[in-house]
Amino acid sequence: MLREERLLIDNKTLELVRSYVPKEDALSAMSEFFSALGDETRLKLISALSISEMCVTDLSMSLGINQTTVSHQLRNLKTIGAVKVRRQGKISFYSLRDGVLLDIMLKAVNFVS
Amino acid sequence: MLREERLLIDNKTLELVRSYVPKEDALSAMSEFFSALGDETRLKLISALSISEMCVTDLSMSLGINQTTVSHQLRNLKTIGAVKVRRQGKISFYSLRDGVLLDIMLKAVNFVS
DNA sequence: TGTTTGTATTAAAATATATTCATAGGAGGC
DNA sequence: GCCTCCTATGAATATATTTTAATACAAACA
Repeated sequence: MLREERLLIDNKTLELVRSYVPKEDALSAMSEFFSALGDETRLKLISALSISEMCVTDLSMSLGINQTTVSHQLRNLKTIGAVKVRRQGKISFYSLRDGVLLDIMLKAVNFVS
Repeated sequence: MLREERLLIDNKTLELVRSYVPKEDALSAMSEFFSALGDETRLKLISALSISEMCVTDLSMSLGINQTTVSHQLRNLKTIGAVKVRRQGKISFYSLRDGVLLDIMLKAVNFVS
């Protein structure tokens, strides 16, 4: 245990804090998720994909982002389950996997503005 | 304009994408916001502060995080407006500035699990 | 006044991240 | 088969971030 005598908060609060703070697994999943949203390029990609499924080249050209960068960042978004891919011949069509993302982005917009 | 003949998406979609993707200001505010949540230490701090207002030392001891680190990260959280400080003598009491943060974290938890 | 306590700041080191170039690989068209 | 187009990968560079130790500063208190 801790030298709790030093703390200003009482033991009950301390217990609450300790039990409420997410465990390592949840923590790392959450921070990975938020980190994925914490990048302008990826936010652009998500915004674009919220309009329509799109292929890598279209994303690259319409957003003015280097194709390689788009490819790298789509992979990151795929890793956290934000987007999914549908391959058709040589073309990869990416789309959002879940509308909750937009929800969250909207809340963020409200928060920051 | 762009060599739109090359794109798979139609012009209407292209326009939509271009108008829907947030402008630089909003984009940087959002990515700054999400980046702030994209770190385990800061997520711990937010979680703890959702229970109760707390001072730096209590946060440091109850969470087992170096005092200097806590101080640095609280400053980051303050920068994005996630927390506020109330100074009383030599003690700084930090608290969450807005419940929306918890909302967003909850949605994130649902998303990643 | 001198000491202790709580917090913030600075500088340094370690680590992580984003972007780009070069290029590879696969699918289609000729 | 060869060439072109679309996408993905790897390596390198540039940049940012996190953490720590050292220390400064300010308040409380003996």
